[in-house]
Amino acid sequence: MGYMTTGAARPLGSGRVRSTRQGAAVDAALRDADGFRTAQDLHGELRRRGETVGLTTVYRHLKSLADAGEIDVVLRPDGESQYRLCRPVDPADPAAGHHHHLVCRKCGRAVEVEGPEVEEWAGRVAAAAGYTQVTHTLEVFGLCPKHS
Amino acid sequence: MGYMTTGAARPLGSGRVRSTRQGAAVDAALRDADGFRTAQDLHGELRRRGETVGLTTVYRHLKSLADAGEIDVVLRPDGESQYRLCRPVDPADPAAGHHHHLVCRKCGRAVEVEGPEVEEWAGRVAAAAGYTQVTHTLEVFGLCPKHS
DNA sequence: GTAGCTGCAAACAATTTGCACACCG
DNA sequence: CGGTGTGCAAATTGTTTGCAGCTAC
Repeated sequence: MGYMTTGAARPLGSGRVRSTRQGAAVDAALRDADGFRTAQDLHGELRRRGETVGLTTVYRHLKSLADAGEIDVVLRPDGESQYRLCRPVDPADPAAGHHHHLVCRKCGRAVEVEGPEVEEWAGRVAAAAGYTQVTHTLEVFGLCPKHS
Repeated sequence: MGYMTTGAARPLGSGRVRSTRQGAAVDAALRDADGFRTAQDLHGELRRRGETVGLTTVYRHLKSLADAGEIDVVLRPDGESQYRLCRPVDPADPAAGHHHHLVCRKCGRAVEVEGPEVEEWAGRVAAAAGYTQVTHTLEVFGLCPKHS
């Protein structure tokens, strides 16, 4: 079975088998968003644009994009998930690596932040307590300059 | 070594007006738990003990205990909340203050961890990006020595 | 043509709330 | 008694799933 994957702008949805209007719409909404958005936000935005895409479909695309590692997911303190495109995979900068986010509570605008010292700290305290298979969640929230 | 707990314990529920069997049962379940537990866990444990306490009531007590700062709440990556009694206020180390948790994914056993460097890091990156009113969520998950 | 994709409704799971009744003080 | 506490059922919210019809390839 030959596969395709068009040759133009870096396509999202590497896990997708077919290309559909709805998938493209979700991609577009994610691209246009200047920060993290909830599934419902994206769905609302699409409706606003006149795109008819079911909420279910939005969730399904987000799920597969997340599984494919093409979007970042941040769990807000209230338990709701927000999504944002990962930074484009640049051939010159392949291994994107582990990072966290500084997210605006008002508009979702986010800055990717890295904290080697934090990763190290987490590993250290875990090791000191004898814990293994360690993972961590770390998100920073605040008000961006425009909303301060 | 020594397990003391269930004997003479500091009274919980500083916000409560009345003392009831259900409130005491929730307190007891929290005291006996050796780690973080979800509301449903606690409710199940109470039933197992033969205590009839409504799930609603468990939630209500957890809510008020959390508001009173008597229990810590950790949001798991799947969005469910887990609760655990705060460590007893140590007279020798009063200002317990801000801390995070290293939680076992299997049994909920947790170690309180502090990371001044992490707090500092968060403040630094936020300031660098011009973000204000900064807060952060940080939890470390792993397998405790008994479950590794 | 057919498997994947879509969308509506229904299912789900965690948590909250309305309301009548119970019972602590 | 009086009002807080309780509990059941129903409502909420975010997200997932069943399934029949649609459509990209």
